[in-house]
Amino acid sequence: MDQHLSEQEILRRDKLKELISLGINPYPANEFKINASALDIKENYERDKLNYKDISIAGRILTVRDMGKACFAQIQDASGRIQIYVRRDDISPGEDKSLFDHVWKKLIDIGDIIGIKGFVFTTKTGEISIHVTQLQLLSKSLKPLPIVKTDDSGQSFDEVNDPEFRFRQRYVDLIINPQIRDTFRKRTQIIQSIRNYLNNAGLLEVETPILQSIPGGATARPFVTHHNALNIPLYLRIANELYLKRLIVGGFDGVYEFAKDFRNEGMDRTHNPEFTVLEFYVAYKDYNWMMSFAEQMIEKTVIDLYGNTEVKVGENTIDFKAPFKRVTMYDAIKEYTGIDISNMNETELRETCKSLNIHTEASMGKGKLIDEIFGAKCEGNYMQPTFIIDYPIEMSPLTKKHRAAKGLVERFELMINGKEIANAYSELNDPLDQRERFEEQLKLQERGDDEAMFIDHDFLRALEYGMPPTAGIGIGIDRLTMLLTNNASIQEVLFFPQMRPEKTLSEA
RNA sequence: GAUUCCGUAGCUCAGCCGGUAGAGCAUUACACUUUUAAUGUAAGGGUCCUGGGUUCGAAUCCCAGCGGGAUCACCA
Repeated sequence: MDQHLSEQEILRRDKLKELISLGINPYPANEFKINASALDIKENYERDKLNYKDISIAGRILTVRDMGKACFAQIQDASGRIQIYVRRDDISPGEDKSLFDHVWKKLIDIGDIIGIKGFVFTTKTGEISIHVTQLQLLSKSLKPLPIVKTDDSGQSFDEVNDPEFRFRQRYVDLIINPQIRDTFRKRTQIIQSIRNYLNNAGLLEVETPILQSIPGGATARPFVTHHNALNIPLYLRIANELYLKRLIVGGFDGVYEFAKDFRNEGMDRTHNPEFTVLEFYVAYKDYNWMMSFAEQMIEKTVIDLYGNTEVKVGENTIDFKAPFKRVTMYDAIKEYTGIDISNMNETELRETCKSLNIHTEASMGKGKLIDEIFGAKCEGNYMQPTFIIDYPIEMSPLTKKHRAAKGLVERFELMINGKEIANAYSELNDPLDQRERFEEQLKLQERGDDEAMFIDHDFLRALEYGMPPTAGIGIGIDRLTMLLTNNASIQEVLFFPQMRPEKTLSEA
């Protein structure tokens, strides 16, 4: 590969060669035994000094302050950063000072990973540090690492904040912007809290197909791929709903899956082509039960994360204390427009949209028009967690008809910070009704709606065997994480958000 | 998809009316045995995103493309 190397890269390769010629393996194979972490030392040294007289720790060098016959450096391990003190006569006690003068000072760079042994002490200026007695290079770094410095007041200098750099080279982002690691630890913690909650409630974690011959369970454009041996097209799933409901038919009373779903649609700060959705289904329950269950689960997740129910998101403080407010969609629209649409037909709804300056299309049916009004006038107002309940039937082909109100279904969405976080309903388990709903979708498809659902005949067959009444929900894990970590962009909560391929790299 | 802003050293950024590029950090060399963005002195480092055009001359002006961000539309 013909690489264009910078001055600093050439220099580091030269250093690598010299290390090898000195008999130092820059990438040793041996295990380096560690008995402490940066965080452990900082938290426990002061009250347990005897236990930190002989420690072994490894990490990446981030800064070096050279004082002549001694150096201060900062290393970073998984737990954080700690200062090390390297003195010439301690790591090179004999006549031969080359380990300090040459190897440490000339051949080891910022970005290298080293293992050290030594003892913990507190410097004159009060910083807990490691006095190094032995030092081993564990991995030589060939690329210069951007240096982000922070002063006492917390102000940082040369912070790498170019999103392209950070997302394409997330590994560098994670090294130099340690607060980024925190977001991802929280993401994992959120998922763990939810998993524990669902396990404690007796639900079974399952896995269902990602490659599907009929992409179902949502209205969205799928990615298509091809299976060579079967010679058939396969789709990456847009949802796992229909498979989880098949498992309810099969006799599991509660199932859940943290699912990677894929949608071949636009990308922006709340959409990535692959994303994570938690879906779960519980037999013999309805959407009222699901609201209580979900709000308690989310409240518990927030408490696990922060110790209380309040989270600061942008300018707002959101309180996740259950129970959440419940508002019907008609009441929401009445509240924010003053208009009662509950008895309107399609023409009247279209007129209402016009009077509210909402753009409509001829293809929009009654349900879609209502949804447009809600989206334009109401959605953004719900900062605190609020269940919007009872949706028009046209938008909800997998949802059971409302037990009391005609033209509505038993569905709710959870709105937080003006955005939808969860979508749930009493699942439609009447196979004949479900078949009619699919056929309605087919008509939409024939009218040119490329997002309308396909008819899944096997799913209908499953329903014909009988599915218990079931409550189901889907929760956007990426968006929940964005909320709970106060990030406005989905790219900030995905390690590797989708990017266009880097031309310069592939052609190099 | 539409609009708009941005792309200069490893990183963060200057660069005016068009005259062949600068700073800080990083790097290299020297000094310094408890420093805190360590400091001081000196040095090296550039496909100014790519390709065209205008011009005696383009990082700068114009056009097209590539990449990224933001806003809007659609969606979760």
